[in-house]
Amino acid sequence: MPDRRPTEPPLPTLTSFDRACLAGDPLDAARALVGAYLVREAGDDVRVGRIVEVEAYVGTGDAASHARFGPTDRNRVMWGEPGRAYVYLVYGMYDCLNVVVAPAGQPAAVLVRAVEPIAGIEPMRAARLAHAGARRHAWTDTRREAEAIRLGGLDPPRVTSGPGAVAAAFSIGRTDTGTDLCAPDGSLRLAVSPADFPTEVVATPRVGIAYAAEPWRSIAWRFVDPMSASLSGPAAASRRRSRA
DNA sequence: GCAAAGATTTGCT
DNA sequence: GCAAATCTTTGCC
Repeated sequence: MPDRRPTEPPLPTLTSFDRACLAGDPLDAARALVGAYLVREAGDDVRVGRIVEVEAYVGTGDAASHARFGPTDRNRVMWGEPGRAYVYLVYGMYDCLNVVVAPAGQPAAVLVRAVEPIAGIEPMRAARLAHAGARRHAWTDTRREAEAIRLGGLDPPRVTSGPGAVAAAFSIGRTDTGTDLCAPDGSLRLAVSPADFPTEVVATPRVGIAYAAEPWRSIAWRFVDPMSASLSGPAAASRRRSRA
């Protein structure tokens, strides 16, 4: 029986995320976010993840972007200041965190698809369990216990591999839309570790947008750290299977 | 006012 | 490997 209790290494020194890195070209902003950190801090509950997978959604012309409908009550924040959060509900169940990028007036956002847990893995598991409970109809004690066991058995990199999983693990919901993620002491914020070795970034097509016309469907606007064990999606899943 | 589909995850065949 | 779960938003009547 492996001991899964968190003997977590000391946190790297984190500093606030420079809004200027998000205010220029959206694809540059997306690359800058890979290797940066996502922090959720509330008292003793400190959860930190290193961002390893993002996607850029750029402008009203991008046939995969929510901005393609023009500004609506849901997506209006995409037209606002860079560095704010845009959280939307997908498939009726999962919230997804985006970082608004590009100068105000230009609608663009970067979807955070996966992070690597750095600190707070147990509160992340607990938050995922709470999210599952809140969203399930037939949520009996038996079902809850089974889900707790399943989540407890997940390797840490798998607890936050996928946009819905990231939002659940960091207790992010649509009410977080508009939060300034560059505020140095916000409860939910971005950060960087100046001591980190630069992250290798690989570009691939975006996931889950088969409905979009070309060239948007195939354009390589998904950016990943290829060394990460937390990557989401079918490609990563098949790689994991073949390695096993 | 109603029908349809979605930037997903999980379970079961 | 496929389909369910679940509900908001959009689009069309």
